[in-house]
Amino acid sequence: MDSSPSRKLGSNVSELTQEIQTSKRRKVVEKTVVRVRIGENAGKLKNEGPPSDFWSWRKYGKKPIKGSPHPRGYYRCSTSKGCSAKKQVERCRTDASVLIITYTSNHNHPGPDLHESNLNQQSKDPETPPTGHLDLPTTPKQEKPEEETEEEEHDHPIVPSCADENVCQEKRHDTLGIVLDEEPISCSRLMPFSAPKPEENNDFFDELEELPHIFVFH
DNA sequence: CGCTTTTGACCCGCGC
DNA sequence: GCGCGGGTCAAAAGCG
Repeated sequence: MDSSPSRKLGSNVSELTQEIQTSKRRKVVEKTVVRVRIGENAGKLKNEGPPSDFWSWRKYGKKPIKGSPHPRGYYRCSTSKGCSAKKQVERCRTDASVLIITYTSNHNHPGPDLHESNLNQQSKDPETPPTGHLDLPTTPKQEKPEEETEEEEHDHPIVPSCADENVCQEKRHDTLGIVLDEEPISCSRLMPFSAPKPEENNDFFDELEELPHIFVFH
């Protein structure tokens, strides 16, 4: 996880938030919420899909979410077997053009093609920080969120811009009460790209504890 | 042949 | 204590 949010996607990145949250199963989990506005690309690209990270994600579940017309997809990092990194991909309740990606846990292994990707990407996109881009259809299949794409096609209402704003605000409340529209935060600390060390996970938790203040500026 | 996706069922935590 | 909702697992099928 963590690597993708860090990258800047030009106009596509809408927000990224990191927080400690309670989840049903685990008491406290670190979650990085990335809001990606796929906008026009969404419709054009066959599958805008979740942002492509360097990691390979394997879908292991999908569930309809209560208040959301769109199902949520559950992905797990398949780059490394022992990797516990996960991510949830869902569409914004009212704005299908906004993808909400929640990264959970941390990669416990170095990125597979991290270097190459970075190099390539950087060479291509000077603007792109060491991570890559989101909705570019350059990555393999694992990034395509088949499910969402199909579903919204028939059920997502095109919300007016005003509604969109509401959505955004709603989302802000859902996440951390903050939103960084179009603003790629310096998340270097937020996302330890690849946690090379086993103990990194713990460190990451520690870091999370001080994360909130990073976003207090809203 | 191996990997990924799909789908249903099951399990667990939380709220009432 | 019960019900609801979310998250994960496991088996089957499809694809490269």
